[in-house]
Amino acid sequence: MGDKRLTNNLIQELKRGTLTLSVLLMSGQPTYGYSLVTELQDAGIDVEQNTLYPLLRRLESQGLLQSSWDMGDSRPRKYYSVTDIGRKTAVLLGEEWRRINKVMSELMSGLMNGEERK
Amino acid sequence: MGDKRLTNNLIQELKRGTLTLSVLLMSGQPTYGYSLVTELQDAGIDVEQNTLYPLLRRLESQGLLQSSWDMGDSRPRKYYSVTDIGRKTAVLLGEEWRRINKVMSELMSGLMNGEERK
DNA sequence: CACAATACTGTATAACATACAGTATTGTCA
DNA sequence: TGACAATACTGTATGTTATACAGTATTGTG
Repeated sequence: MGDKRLTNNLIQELKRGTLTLSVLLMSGQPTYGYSLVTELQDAGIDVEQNTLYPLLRRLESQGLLQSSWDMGDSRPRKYYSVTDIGRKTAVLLGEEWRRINKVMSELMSGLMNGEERK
Repeated sequence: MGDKRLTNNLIQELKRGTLTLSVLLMSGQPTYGYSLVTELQDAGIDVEQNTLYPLLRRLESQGLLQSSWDMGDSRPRKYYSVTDIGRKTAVLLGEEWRRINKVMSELMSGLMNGEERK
């Protein structure tokens, strides 16, 4: 595996669950896929349609999101919004993220500063 | 899929790459698998042998770790230590982690406080 | 001596990101 | 008006990786 490919895979693994959490958080208000790509981009999260749409569908099948077609504007859009379970899950994931972040920060500041191993 | 199972999967995805980074950081000094399980546990990262050993082997096959058998003590141990590439990769992953964390923190503080959508 | 602790190997499975390949319709501009 | 871009979505296949499962062997302890 080439270096760049390996590095990309490792980075992807590092941020793997953050997209799910981001989407759940952003779906607190109804939103549609194409718009979500833009908002995520604005937030610093690069995601492509071919990743986002299967994710939306998966989260819906898992009961965390619900969808409805809106035919109002010039073109139809499928709006997604978070379910109660999805909202609760987002809160829980947020707490878990903070916990992980705390652990990693301590680990990184301890070891990258050359701290002694016990 | 049961709720608990789904939640566990989501959490696991959230922390998926952090184990790799943790192991790379802790392998700055030679360490063996069984001891690593303990140290990770102490650091707040629960991992089982059946997860860690395949990870160590994979990282070695990818050139990020190297290993050597030590027959010195009462029982043989396979020590792993980070390669140059592995060290560089850990630095890079650490920076990426900080970037991801920044993005997620802003996103979470913005949205979980009920901030308006643009 | 039986069992726990120490230390590791190997294979299969589940889950998910994303690559790939589309589809359809509206909007823009020459 | 027609070609192309933008908008918006569906569907399938592939690659990667955590971890479940099932061991193995040896030392240490009561």
